[in-house]
Amino acid sequence: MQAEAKASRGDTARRELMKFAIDCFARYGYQATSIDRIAKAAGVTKGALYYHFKDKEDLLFEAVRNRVGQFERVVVGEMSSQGRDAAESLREVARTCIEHATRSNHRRFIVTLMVEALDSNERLSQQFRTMMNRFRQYLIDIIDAGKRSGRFRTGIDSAVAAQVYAATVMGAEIQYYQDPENVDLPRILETFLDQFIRFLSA
Amino acid sequence: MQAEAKASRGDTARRELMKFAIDCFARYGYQATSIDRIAKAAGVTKGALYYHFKDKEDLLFEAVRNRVGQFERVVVGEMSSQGRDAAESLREVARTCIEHATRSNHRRFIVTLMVEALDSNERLSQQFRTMMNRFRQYLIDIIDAGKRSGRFRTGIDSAVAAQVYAATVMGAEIQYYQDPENVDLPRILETFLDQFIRFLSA
Amino acid sequence: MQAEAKASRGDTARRELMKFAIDCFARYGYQATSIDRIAKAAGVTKGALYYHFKDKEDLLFEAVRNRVGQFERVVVGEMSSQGRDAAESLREVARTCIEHATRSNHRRFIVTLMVEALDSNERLSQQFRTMMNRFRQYLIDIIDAGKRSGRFRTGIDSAVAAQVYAATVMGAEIQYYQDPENVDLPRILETFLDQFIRFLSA
Amino acid sequence: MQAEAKASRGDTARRELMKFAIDCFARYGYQATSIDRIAKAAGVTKGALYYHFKDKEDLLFEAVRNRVGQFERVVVGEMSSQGRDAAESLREVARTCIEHATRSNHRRFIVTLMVEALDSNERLSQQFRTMMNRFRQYLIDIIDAGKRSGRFRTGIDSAVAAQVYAATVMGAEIQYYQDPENVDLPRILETFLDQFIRFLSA
DNA sequence: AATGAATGAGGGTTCATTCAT
DNA sequence: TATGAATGAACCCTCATTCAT
Repeated sequence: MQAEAKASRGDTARRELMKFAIDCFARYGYQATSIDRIAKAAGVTKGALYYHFKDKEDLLFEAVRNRVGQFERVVVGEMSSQGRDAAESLREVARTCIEHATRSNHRRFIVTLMVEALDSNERLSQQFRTMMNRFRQYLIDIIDAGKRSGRFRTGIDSAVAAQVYAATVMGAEIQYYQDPENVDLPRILETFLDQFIRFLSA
Repeated sequence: MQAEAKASRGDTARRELMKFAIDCFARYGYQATSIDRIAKAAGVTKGALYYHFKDKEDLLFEAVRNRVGQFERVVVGEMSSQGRDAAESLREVARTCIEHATRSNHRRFIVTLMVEALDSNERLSQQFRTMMNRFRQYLIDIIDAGKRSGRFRTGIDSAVAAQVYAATVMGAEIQYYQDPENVDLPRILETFLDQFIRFLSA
Repeated sequence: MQAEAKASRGDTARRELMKFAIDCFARYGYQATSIDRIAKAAGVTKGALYYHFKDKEDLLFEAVRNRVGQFERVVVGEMSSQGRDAAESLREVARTCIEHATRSNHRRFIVTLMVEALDSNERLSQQFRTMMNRFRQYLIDIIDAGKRSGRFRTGIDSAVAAQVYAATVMGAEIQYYQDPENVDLPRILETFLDQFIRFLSA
Repeated sequence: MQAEAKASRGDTARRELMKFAIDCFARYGYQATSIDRIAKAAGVTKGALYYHFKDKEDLLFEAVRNRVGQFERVVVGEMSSQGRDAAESLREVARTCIEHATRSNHRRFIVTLMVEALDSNERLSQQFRTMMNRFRQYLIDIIDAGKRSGRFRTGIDSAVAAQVYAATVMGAEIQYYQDPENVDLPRILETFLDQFIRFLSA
């Protein structure tokens, strides 16, 4: 409650600016987004951005933290609230990804910047590596739970399975970003999950 | 013969420069690669690059054409020479991707630039869209051949299956580029193919 | 009043920069004037110029507009205020040209850039064409008024006469710019006007 | 005769190159004409130009010398051959200027570069100053001859008259280069000469 | 809390010039 | 006699960043 009350006008403006920054980063990437572009999108001058953020990198980092955190909270939140079985959980995660890839720009922001950061920004890249590890661990946990519950067979390496899952989701998204009219993201992932769960089962 | 032998110093230098350009683009992306960086990597001055290429974009486009073309020729070449069955063909394509992702920088170059181009360079983006379409069509053809031969069942949409395949390969590669020490690319794709082929089969 | 007074530091600096730009352009022409040369003359960095002007061409165009406008306002202003006879008006215009050719760099700026623009910059060239037309029309009006008042004879084509006048003024200026110590601009134009007016008169 | 025979292929090529250089310089001026532009116009490579000329300035100087020399030879040649009276001589010079301004690019080349050189190239500017002096001296000689023959009155400063003449010719040309469709160069100069000669005469 | 003005480093590009062949 | 390849300086321009107000 305190925390909420403390969200003074300053914080509001800050969050507002970050929203515009994220929009730009998600669409054009880090390098192709100039401070001025963000400022113009937000209807302020560059100085305003420098009042709220130390520099461009700082703005990016905060944006990444914000988006990644939000995404992860949603994923975990939607899971923990129900006592679903493992297969259903895997489907639920995919649905969340689809949601965040099509209705918001959360996922696009993450995937785009992750690729751009690969060898260009070690610190950011590290952040993304950690994020991917958490994501895969999250999947491993689900799969392991499925194994324990007898839903999934045990002869499969959960870590590798998680990587396959993460791979397909990410690759499907990129195809979708590239050609949204001809790439049916939900259908790709649905098909994938059918085969993935069939593979894990029995 | 003369003509081939005459690919004299000029052409050699040009090809050499492009190799360095591709290395840089593959690692850092287009924007983060300055002309000067390429020149220094190649041990020449910027002027030399401008002697051989009209401008930075031209260099990029030639590089993309070169790399994409080479990759496609290899994929098609390795296939057509044998009368393999569909499942084996799918495995072979994956092996080629792995090869080009780990031993050369062909695939990384393609994937990195494809993501960067998404909303930054319409013309390049179009080029990549076309390339992806060709790749998926190639997969569709294999799958359809499998169906006709009775190897694969018919109740599956080949186009969607091709998208799943392309997705997993691309997503697996990105994870590998991000963390090559902890991501075992061959194993991911091997596992994926097991489940994919099992799924396509009766 | 406020509005006028508020032409604050920004506007002042802008005007100041343009003054230096005009000086350089007048002396060296457009191509031979680098942005850096202007910046150094003004004691600022190139960035300052780019803050105030979009690019070098923009700077040039504003400068031309400014100088041409100012010159024309002066010419028209000095005329309209008096009910002089036509001959005296023609002398007055010449005096103004001399003034602006020797005491300021207005005329030199115009003449230099006009010649440079001939085939190099279509848009600028058009601007100068229009300016010359306005100048000649202005002369035509004076001559026609002289005809109406009986001061000048009617057997002469005013348009051609105006072109002769414009030619001599411009050519005399160029000789003066080329060799100011040996070319006595006022005396050339004085002599010309004697003969020109004698010619126009009965 | 020897001289003609000695004009080996080398000299021919050299002259050929210079012709193209002059075309470019006349049209675009010195700065806007790159060595490459001339080379391309002549259908050779830049190296060929550097084989025949020391550098770009040298090329320009030779071109100027060539053009100025040719123009002066023509002017003098057409004069000396006849025992015309002074007035007719003045008209004849103007006709030659018109010829070289409309049918060849001799005059345009000279006038354009003269203005461009004003403060940009001291050595070239000196050359043009000398050329203008020779031209004016030539006119002075004609006028003085007219005085001696009683054709012209003596109360006029020949030097100033020559400057007026040179001014009008040059200024008329510039107007013509700027707007060849609406500026009737012959008519301007004809009108000017009528008044000029009337003025010089009793 | 934000603006306007300015800086300075770096990037893409052009171009005169050189030189081995 | 001329070419092809390359250099290096200079140029235009962008952009992250700073700072007085």
